[in-house]
Amino acid sequence: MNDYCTPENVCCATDADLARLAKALGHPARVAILRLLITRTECVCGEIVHELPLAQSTISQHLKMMKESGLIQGEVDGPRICYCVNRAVLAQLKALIAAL
Amino acid sequence: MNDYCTPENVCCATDADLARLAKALGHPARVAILRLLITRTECVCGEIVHELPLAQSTISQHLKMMKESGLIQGEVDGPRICYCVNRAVLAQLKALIAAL
DNA sequence: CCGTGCTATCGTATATCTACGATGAACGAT
DNA sequence: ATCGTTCATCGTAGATATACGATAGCACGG
Repeated sequence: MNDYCTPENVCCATDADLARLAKALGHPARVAILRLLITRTECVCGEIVHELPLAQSTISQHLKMMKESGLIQGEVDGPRICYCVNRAVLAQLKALIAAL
Repeated sequence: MNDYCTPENVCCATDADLARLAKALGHPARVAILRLLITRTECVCGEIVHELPLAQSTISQHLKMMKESGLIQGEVDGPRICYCVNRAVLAQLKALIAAL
């Protein structure tokens, strides 16, 4: 919406980007999901459900949110859907945070 | 609440920490505020209100949230309150993100 | 003491998040 | 074609976030 830009503080479409990515990590379950996807270098589908104490629909919602943020990608693999980290976006997040 | 720990994924009180800090940056206004506090190395009070297109009460709420997350500190300076970045916590956030 | 400027908080309204069960859609196997 | 598996979506409920105006508290200057 607003970008909170000011004349003296030349910004930075990255404010919204950073906020969006940070929000995607703003819940412990999503942090856990991201870690899971990172450790399992391979894409992982709904075994995430078996790792976290949450209902399948709730996990699906978190995955959707993370996918919309760009942090995660999902690819159809037969009956199941394999999720994997979008390394480029994760790198962007790291860069944005490190640049603070 | 839950820490989503699993036997195979030895974690990590840092899941909750990371989520809390990420959430504190999960809104464009708060990113803008953090940037403002970083550039003005000096502590800054409510001139933040003049930089962002938000009401004073809204800014105060964001500041409260950021203060509760630990990212920010506020010190009373006469009639006004000077906010400054908690460098240690910011460094912790950077480390947690970089470690992903 | 009294006003002024600066913040925090309250009250409120709307929107989004979080979580669950139930249902639906897609696919492979029988 | 039918079943079971896998995942997304719907509907719902309660909690939290976002934003504002109004009000209250505090410190300083007159």
